[in-house]
Amino acid sequence: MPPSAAPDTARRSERSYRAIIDATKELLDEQGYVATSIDQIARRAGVGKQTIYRWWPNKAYLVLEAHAEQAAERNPIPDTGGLRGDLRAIAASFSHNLSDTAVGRVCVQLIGEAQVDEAFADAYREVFVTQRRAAVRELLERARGRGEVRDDVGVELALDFFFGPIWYRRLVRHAPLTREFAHAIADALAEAVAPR
Amino acid sequence: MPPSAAPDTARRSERSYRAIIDATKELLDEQGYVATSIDQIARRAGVGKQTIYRWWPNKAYLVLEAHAEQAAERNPIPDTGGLRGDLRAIAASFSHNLSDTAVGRVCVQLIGEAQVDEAFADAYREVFVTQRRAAVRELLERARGRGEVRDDVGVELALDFFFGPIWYRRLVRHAPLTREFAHAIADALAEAVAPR
Amino acid sequence: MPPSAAPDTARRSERSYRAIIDATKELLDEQGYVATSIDQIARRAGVGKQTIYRWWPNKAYLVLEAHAEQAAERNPIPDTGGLRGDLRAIAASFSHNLSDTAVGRVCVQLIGEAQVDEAFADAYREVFVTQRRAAVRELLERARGRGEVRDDVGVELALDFFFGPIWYRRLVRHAPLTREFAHAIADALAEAVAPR
Amino acid sequence: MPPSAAPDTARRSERSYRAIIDATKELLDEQGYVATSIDQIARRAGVGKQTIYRWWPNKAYLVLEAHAEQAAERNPIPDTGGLRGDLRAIAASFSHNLSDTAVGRVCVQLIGEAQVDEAFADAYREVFVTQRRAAVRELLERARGRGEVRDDVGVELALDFFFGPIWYRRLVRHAPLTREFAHAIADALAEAVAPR
DNA sequence: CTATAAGCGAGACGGTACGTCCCGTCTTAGA
DNA sequence: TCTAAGACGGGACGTACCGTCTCGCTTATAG
Repeated sequence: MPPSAAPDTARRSERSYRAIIDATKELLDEQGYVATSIDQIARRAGVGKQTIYRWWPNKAYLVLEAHAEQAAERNPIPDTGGLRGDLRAIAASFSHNLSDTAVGRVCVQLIGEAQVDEAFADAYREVFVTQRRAAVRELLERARGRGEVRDDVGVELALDFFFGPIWYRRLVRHAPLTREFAHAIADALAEAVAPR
Repeated sequence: MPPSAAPDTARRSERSYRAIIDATKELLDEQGYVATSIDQIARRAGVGKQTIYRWWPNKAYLVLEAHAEQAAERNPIPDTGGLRGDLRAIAASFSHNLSDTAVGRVCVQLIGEAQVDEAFADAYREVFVTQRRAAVRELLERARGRGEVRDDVGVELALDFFFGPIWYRRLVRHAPLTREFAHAIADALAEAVAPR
Repeated sequence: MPPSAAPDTARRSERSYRAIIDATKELLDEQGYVATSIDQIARRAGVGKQTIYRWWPNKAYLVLEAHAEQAAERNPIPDTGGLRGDLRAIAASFSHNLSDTAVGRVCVQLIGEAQVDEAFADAYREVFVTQRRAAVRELLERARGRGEVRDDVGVELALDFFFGPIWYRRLVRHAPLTREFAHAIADALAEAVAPR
Repeated sequence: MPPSAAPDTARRSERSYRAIIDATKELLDEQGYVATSIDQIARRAGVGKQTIYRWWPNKAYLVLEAHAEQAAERNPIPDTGGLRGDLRAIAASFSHNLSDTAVGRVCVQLIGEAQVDEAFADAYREVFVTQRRAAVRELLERARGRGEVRDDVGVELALDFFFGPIWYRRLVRHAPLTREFAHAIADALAEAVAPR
């Protein structure tokens, strides 16, 4: 993720950068997003506040970047031989990440900021949304090649059908985000796109 | 919605209550959730801050309650004669509400707080989720009576498929939440639950 | 002390009155003047706040009245036969009361209010100053009758010389208010007013 | 006066410091101690509240420091050639300061706080008591050198006799603090310490 | 012997000030 | 020249009291 609008990133002190990122992750782990302040991060990192504000516009961007690499850690696109299996695998892994990892916690805690800051929303999508959609898109295209997806199926719509329910359960928490649920989503989608 | 955890609501001054709720809605409309402070609300309402804190634990609860009645304003459950039409109607109305009304704006601005305060999440669901789900659930059951829904279809899962993509688009904003999209969701769901 | 400007004292509930006075003294003893609030007193006394405000204009007046009777508890005017002894006795008793009793503590804690509220200052003097001065005045007049006081001595000035240093030490606390100090004051005054 | 208990005073903004001190004096002059709030001072000074709380623990300390320099403005020790004249001069000047100047008003309005906060009482004495006593002490010693003070006279006791009545009248206000009164105190003390 | 007014408890109310926290910017001393 | 340290202006927060008010209930006189 690009540091928004910042000075020459080459001149940046690697040492401070690491310290900031690490402190951010530690503090988020310990006390969550809202309870963590820039002052705390600077103190923990042994860094001046200015050094933080030089590279990130505010806490949200910093937290996002701190977790971006883990979030991006490319979960390999599965290849089980069939669409249903592939979707099951990726649905399960995605909902696990969203529910049970630090990255997932950060993802939902940042959703509020994304409602309020349009530029941040872009960066947020880049980290948490775009890549995952691309993976599933690829997977669907591959399946279409194998004749498992009807020609008249809109892929973007299919992606919304795939990710929507998972995000919905995670954010609204009206019901638990289980592996069974992930599989059910995958199964339903595979069937819905299949040729009759 | 019950006033969370508060003293005897019978002794509450109706006059102040109305003034607070109204001021809250006005200010949210004028400047959005984050820019609105409890001090401002109190001043606008001509009320002591303590009177607000007596009845609501914080801004989020107050804002939620201020919009609860509009949110609850029961959109009549449509009856077009067929499941597809019913779903289309309700999907369109729901995504319109979420996208283009003050209540919808509040709904997404409060989602962040719901990630952080479990009790608030409960209240939030009560206002923005439960009733809508109930409406669609009823609609699906009715359709099942007419033979438009297969017996093996899980209704809760169907509800997640219906609402998930709409919330997803609204919160993540990777694509616009159009009437066409709403109809596409409705159509896809109607078809997916239909007997083969 | 008259309750300033208040309704018919005859209709006052003796029970509540006692409870208020007692609660006031207890709380002052436990936590001092500033930390004690009218709300606390009302709660402790099992009394409505209005009942307090009906009879006293504010905390200072209430506290003053609560301690007035002890303050007034007429320390008998000593009669040792000589002026020096009489002054010693009264100086010692006065500085002891001021330093080491609950009434003394209240007396100094109320001095601030007396700087700010003129009417209160009057009441304050009535309780803590006037009677004591009268006692010493009487004592000096008696001594004058015995020829122990020169005719040209101004009695009011003598009283200021007598009480001034004691109040001064108590309020400024640059040095402890000991019995020796009290005696030294008495001795010096006795000598200063004595015929040459 | 040391800034009580505060961070490195060297890093303090001289500009803000002056603005705070000046605003404090202005507001005290305009509306008195109790009516003046920290918020007002901060606003008038164009300063954040935190900047005040960083350097002073509360209003009392700030007000004290704001007036410390005037209070300390060394009134030159008079030298009229005789003890009586010197004491008259200093008594008159002191009681004038206490009665008729802004510093005097502050002095009595802070006396309440000094009854309640021991550390503050120390600072208070430093500003309002210690120097004045030192001046009169010096004056008495000088007079002793000239043979105007008996050897067996305790100087500290004499100081209490000198200042006590003046403070007493000022704080209790049972009688006005006139120049005549000041002179009478001076005369009486001069005579009392004189050799027989 | 009622009725009617007062006092009463409880506590909500409009208001003010408090002292803390955090934001994002600015200043400074030293490496 | 950059950086840690942290002071700065600003402003929201949530709490504590103030003194007034409203509400039913109790009580004690006055008709």
